[in-house]
Amino acid sequence: MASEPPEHRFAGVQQHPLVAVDVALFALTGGALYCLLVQVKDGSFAGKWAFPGGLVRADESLDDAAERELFELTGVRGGYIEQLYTFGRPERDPARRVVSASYLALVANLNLSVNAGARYGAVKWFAADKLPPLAYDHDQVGRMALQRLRAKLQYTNIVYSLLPKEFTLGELQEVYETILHRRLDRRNFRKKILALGLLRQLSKKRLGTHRPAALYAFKQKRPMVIEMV
Amino acid sequence: MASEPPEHRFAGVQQHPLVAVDVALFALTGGALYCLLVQVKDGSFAGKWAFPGGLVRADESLDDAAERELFELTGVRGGYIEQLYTFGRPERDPARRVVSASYLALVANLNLSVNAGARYGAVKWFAADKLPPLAYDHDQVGRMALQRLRAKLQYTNIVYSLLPKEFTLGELQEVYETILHRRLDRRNFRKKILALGLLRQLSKKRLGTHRPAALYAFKQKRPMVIEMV
DNA sequence: CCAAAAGTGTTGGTCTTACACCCATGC
DNA sequence: GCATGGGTGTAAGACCAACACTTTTGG
Repeated sequence: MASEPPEHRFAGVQQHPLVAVDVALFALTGGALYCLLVQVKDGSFAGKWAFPGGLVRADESLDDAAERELFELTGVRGGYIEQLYTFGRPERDPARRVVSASYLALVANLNLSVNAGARYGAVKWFAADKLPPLAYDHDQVGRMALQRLRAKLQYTNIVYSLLPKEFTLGELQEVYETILHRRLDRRNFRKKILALGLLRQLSKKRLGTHRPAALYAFKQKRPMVIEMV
Repeated sequence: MASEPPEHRFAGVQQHPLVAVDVALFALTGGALYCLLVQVKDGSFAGKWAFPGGLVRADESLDDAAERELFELTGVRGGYIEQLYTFGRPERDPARRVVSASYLALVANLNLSVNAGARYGAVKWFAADKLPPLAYDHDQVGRMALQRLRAKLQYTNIVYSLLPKEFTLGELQEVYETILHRRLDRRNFRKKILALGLLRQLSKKRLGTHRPAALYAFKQKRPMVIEMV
């Protein structure tokens, strides 16, 4: 057997696909779930909406790239972000082969000062259950992101990333009802959530239109797997 | 604002990472879970064990590449395979930047005629809970694969891919006990599994060393999410 | 005083767990 | 006849789902 060059691991010819990340960012407001989309400027998908994203740079990891893309567009750093799935069909971008790792990101409020900058035609929040047809294979990204979000809401504590520091139990419950598309019994919900011991009751109250509600905060804002609902 | 070239989506300079897939293949025998590793031939990890894998070709998707790699090494096609996670730290392979999508694959029996061919120094099954230190970031791949396998065994029916066409309830239970590292009550297990209605009892019996056991088969060999244990 | 959301326990049903003995076969 | 895994039911406890009235505030 002939000796092999040290590069044999890379021996297969490859028209080096580009490597990109795409970020599906979600936020809640007014009892509805929203998703941030950008308008593609050029190419065969010009004018279509898509998840924001871009190429991974030479010196950064996929995670770094996703966080950077999110930061550049929204100014948000340090929120919840996790890798979702990697898409690599050769024809997913007709212009050039691009393999793209998609990410799921969550923020507590959608009043971000997003600006399209030079890269995108526009940036806009869309109701997550009524996304327009998307560019590339981003319809699939959107479906997977929602599915992952729903699943993880139930068996992890990541809901903390969708809420402000202080919130009422009613607001917490509303997050679940909105995303899971089902009504929860208030008494059972409170019992269950409080029994988990993840919340700390604050002495303050949320003064509002009616009876003041006790405010709570998460003791820990760190992903944990735990049966929430 | 200056007009942009149509390639603006690829404007970030990128020293085109290579795109690869790695496959963590598992199989059961004799009440233990095994995992197929190959020995790296060259480079700074020469001699180390790793999951088999290789570059994605120009005309194939990531899934295709993973299935091809698995087939080339083992002759197995059409078993269970799913994408696990994509690793992309710039320094994960010191020789060259490689972004690698890892896959989890399952086969029913480990008596495969694997041959190292020219690419690998050796190919060998290792007990899944005692893997040697692996090359690249494959330790992490191994941990994630096991974790995913354990999780999916519980909330999907993929156990079908680890069993032959016909099996006894005792063998099915053994699969769960082996992978989940816990003993299950035989009566409760049978009750639960049969109540799910996924199995079809065959008229045949497994004749063996002692009392013959009824043979069962899965009605459907297709991934479904369902609470199994 | 009215509207609106907050807060609070109990009960019945379902699901889960624990547990022990007889059976059919090969040797 | 004995060793080995196959096959079976029941009872107690844990968990989950359903359900209605009172409280507190703002207007």
